[in-house]
Amino acid sequence: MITIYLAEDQEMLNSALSAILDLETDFKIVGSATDGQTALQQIINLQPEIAILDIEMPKMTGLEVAKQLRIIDQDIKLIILTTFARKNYFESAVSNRVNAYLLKDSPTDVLVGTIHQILSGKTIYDSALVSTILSASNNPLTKQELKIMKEFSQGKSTQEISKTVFLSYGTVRNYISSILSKTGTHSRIEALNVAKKNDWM
Amino acid sequence: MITIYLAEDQEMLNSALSAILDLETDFKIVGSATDGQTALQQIINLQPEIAILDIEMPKMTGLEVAKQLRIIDQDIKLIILTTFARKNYFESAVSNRVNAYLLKDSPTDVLVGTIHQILSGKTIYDSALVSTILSASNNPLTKQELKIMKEFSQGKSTQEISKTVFLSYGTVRNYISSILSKTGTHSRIEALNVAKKNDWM
DNA sequence: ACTCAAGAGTGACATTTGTCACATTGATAA
DNA sequence: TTATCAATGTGACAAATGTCACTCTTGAGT
Repeated sequence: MITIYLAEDQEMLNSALSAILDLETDFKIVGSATDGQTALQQIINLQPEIAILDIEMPKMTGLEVAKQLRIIDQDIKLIILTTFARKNYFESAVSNRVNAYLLKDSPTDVLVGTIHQILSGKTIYDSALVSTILSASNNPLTKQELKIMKEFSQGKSTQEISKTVFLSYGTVRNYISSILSKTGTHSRIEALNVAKKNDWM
Repeated sequence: MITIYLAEDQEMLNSALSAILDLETDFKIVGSATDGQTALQQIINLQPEIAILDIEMPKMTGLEVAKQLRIIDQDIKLIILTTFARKNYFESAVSNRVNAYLLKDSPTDVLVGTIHQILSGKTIYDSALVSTILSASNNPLTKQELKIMKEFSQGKSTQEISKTVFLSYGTVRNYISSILSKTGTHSRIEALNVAKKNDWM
């Protein structure tokens, strides 16, 4: 019997998946949670063979849970199950050595198939995800530029930004000018839109 | 046997729910789709007693599907099933006389229960939703202000906005000034953040 | 050793933005 | 029947923003 733990904050999907997986003759759902913290604790206690983790959950993301679990348990099989084909998420997942990264845009039988596959040692990345990642344009913004962009995305003025990042007023303006030129825009709002579209934030 | 159609664009939830509902002895899933257009056509053809509609779907939203269905069929029971407790969505749903509005933050047995309840003539609104709606602050922005806000949310300059909405440069600036004062902010980006937080867009 | 990018800065300039005061019109609520 | 509000507009002012040109330092790569 393959023991599985499910961490998914959307109740409807959580309860539906629990039921579906439990119907499989060789699967046993040993527990489920709707937030990351509870999930982490219970997985440590229950020691399932497989943990299915959503990324965006309250209290702790699935990626953080994965990271913590990998520290104390090298063998547990981890499946990230998320809506988002985001480069950042995927990179973090890979560096935490998850065994599979699936999108919720796949039907349940793909999930069932994946569970069997990773048990035989394979690593599965959703193909739709991989093509999205490959076609994603690379972030041309430097660390500082990104930092400053995050500041003005909150609506801060140049003055306020210069204070919170400890840079001169002029320097901040130069960075913003550079951001605008790299995004091919002429205003902060446009730049933010471009950054969001390309997942640079 | 109660015939049910399911329109839900997230494959994982779609397939999981189809399976779960079909397990109920008195339910029969007669079809499902992952976009609104297909859903509308098939519902018209298949004439199920109940249609479960997600809101955010490709091609046509669940709310639009509901509207079209109500025009040609007064009797079909409609259930809106969505992630979002948004006032706009809810108001639109009510005006299209849906029989239930559920959040995906409820477990599957609530959905099953709801189906039975609406068949006996009841109308069900998720309680979490209702309290969210009641506590939602009312949009203080006028139509014009909203229109102009949508323009500058795309990053347009005052000049560009004045051209696309056929208003003088000065008038647009007055509207923006008024938006800033109503949102209690001093910049467009801040105003946008406030509007997003309060669901005024 | 040389080049290049990132980081930090100054100064100057033209525009854009945000703010105010004020005015007219039409609809609507008290 | 007044107010009040939305919609529209002008003019003027101060501050913020975006752009350029230039400088300097440091670290990484060729």
